[in-house]
Amino acid sequence: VNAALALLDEVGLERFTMRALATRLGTYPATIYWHVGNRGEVLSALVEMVFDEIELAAPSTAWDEWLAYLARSYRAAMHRHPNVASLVATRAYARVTAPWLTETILAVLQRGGFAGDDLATGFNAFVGSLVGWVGAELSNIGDFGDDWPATYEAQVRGLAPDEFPTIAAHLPHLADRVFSLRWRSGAAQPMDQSFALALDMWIDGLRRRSRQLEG
Amino acid sequence: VNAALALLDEVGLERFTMRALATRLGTYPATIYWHVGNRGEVLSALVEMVFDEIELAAPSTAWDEWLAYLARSYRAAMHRHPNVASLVATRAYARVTAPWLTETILAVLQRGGFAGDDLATGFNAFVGSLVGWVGAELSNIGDFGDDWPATYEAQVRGLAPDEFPTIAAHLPHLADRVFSLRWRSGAAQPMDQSFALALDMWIDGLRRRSRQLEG
DNA sequence: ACCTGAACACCGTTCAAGT
DNA sequence: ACCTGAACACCGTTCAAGT
Repeated sequence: VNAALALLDEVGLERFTMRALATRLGTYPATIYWHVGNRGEVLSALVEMVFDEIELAAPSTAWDEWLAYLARSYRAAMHRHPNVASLVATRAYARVTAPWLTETILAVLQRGGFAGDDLATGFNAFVGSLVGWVGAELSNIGDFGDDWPATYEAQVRGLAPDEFPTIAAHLPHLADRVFSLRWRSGAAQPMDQSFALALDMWIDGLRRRSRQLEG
Repeated sequence: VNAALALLDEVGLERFTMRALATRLGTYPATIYWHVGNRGEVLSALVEMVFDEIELAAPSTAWDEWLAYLARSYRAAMHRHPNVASLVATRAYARVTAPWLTETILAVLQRGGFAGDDLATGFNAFVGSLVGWVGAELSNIGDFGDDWPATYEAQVRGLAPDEFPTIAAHLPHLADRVFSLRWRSGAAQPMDQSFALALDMWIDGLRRRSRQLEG
């Protein structure tokens, strides 16, 4: 699994190959199949390993701060393994992954007053935003050849100012900095400020809901 | 491109094949390459086509309501084409995609008082949450064989109550309903309530930030 | 200009055969 | 029990040859 994670970090999901993993381990593809099953199982195991890297705040931490801390360390772990982020965001796993983490998040939300359907709803709103946002930030860029960044940049800078006035007026703030106008992934160009705002939105939203539930 | 979208809707990204597309069109793979370039170009064109389906609110609509409307119609379009959602969320495109939509969202945020770096930050926080969340909701489930849902369900229901007390206590609200404890994708089991809460969190967060910027 | 047919260099996965 | 080697049924992409 260590070798698999190292391979994924180096070559990306598209070139993460059972054959490449086998040669890296000095064996043959069929050997991996004998030991772990198929490609999906390998990826699941690797995701679980990265989840183990996520640092958690002390259990005594206030529930909202605990969740904010989790979000930041989740993002940090994914920035260490950018190719894992989109895997978590958009693929299901062969097995139930990191149930202890799910359990802990749910327990913390419960401390915030969430229960029953509200617990499920709060969990989904928060976890989906976090996992989805980070997956989008670190989405794979540039399986399109070496000159792709340059041509993309040219397209962005070539957007006609009369057709796209707001883009044109704010171009220095937007080019390579916002979704759909950037040519580098969040691994190369982290969206720190945007994440800070997004996280603030999520946590404050949970706080408001918590007050509604308790009041 | 119509044929490509139909194929993706039917078979999913993994089995979306240039060869399958060619036979569906009654030609040969090389013909597609001659006309449109490579697989990435086809997928980009198809994403742009789905973006055209997104219904927008009237320009006179209040900026926050306009964004809420956009979020709901974005999600509706993705639910019509579930396999496109994760494509948008975690893959870059060959070309700049739907710049008119980016332009319009930025212009609306500007009406809310966002400018300069705050414009970029607000855009990323909102768009990343929306696109990421929907991508996670509709993430591919079940490339693991036909009996995968049943085994996954068994694993979820088999989580030991002493180790996972919160999960056990709320199982009816959680099983097949929350991220990482579900065995059906959002296409089969929409997370409507969770989306409503998440959207409320995002929009209210933008509103608060807007007041800070204007005050 | 556009299509056909074949080929290249790969994949995931399986399986008989070995030790 | 575990590994080797070969095979099956595919891929994306390219390219010479046709019309």
